[in-house]
Amino acid sequence: MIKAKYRTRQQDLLLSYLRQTQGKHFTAEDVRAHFEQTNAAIGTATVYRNLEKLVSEGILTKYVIDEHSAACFEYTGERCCRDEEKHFHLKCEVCGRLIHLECDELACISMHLQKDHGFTMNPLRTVFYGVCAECGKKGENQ
Amino acid sequence: MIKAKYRTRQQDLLLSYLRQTQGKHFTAEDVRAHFEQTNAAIGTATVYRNLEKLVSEGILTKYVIDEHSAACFEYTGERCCRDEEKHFHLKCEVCGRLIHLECDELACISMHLQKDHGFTMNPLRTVFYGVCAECGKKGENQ
DNA sequence: TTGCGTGCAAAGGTTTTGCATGGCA
DNA sequence: TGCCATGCAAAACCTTTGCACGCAA
Repeated sequence: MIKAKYRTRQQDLLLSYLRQTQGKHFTAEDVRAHFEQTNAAIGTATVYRNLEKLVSEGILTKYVIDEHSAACFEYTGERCCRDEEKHFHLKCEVCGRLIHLECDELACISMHLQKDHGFTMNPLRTVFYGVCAECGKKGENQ
Repeated sequence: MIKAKYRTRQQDLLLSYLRQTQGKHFTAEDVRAHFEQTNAAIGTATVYRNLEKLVSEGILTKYVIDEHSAACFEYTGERCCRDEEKHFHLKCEVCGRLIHLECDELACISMHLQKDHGFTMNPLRTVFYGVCAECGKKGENQ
């Protein structure tokens, strides 16, 4: 989109694979490993370079969950604007799950931050940390 | 608190220094460098081990801002519970600043997440990404 | 033919780990 | 004295970079 002088086999493979992952998150290593299994392996550096490019084009979104694990990406390119505003991520500090959440009410947060604090929130990148429902229950029982 | 069989010079030095940082954030390297300047240097591994221990004891809070930079810590041990619930962090994606924010209204987020989604949010660790007021203005002018 | 994109290997930075030593109780 | 905590150096980990080659246009 921004600039892609040459279109390559790897770029096409990546994009068509990433489209299929819609709604799921993945790491650079996940992607690399996927193509290694196929007989169309893509080099590590190429995977990183292309993922980063797609992020800057707005096709992927990148999350940094915690520093002990690799960065997470998610295909968000073809999602419409309204959806973006109510799409959030919750990260459970106990079981480690990254939970997707669609919630209108949470969208008011961005409005509040904008109005009262002049801060334009990026819901795509923001991650709420805490304890998920399941782990919360387990904790009570113990 | 959890377990500290032996109390060492390094532990005391660290804790008394960290108490002074209240309200500011710092990296493991910041801490190590500080003591290197002093004539009471503390080994890198020891700094990391103790910071991690203090995090698990709830005295420090650890933020992962982005994967290209080191993890940030903040001394939050002696803050009272009410304050914790309305203390948030905003990270500007443009200028990179990490902004501290005390806001009652934002606290309702945790309640909403708890009630409607069973998710117990940890405000101390949650970071809102977006564009700060200043960078927002600059962006408009361009 | 031109020069961008790729792939390999090496480097980069942060954090962790193994192991011998030091020091608290 | 017993054994945890420390410190050094090396390793681990994810990611980026240098450079030569391949391939799109």
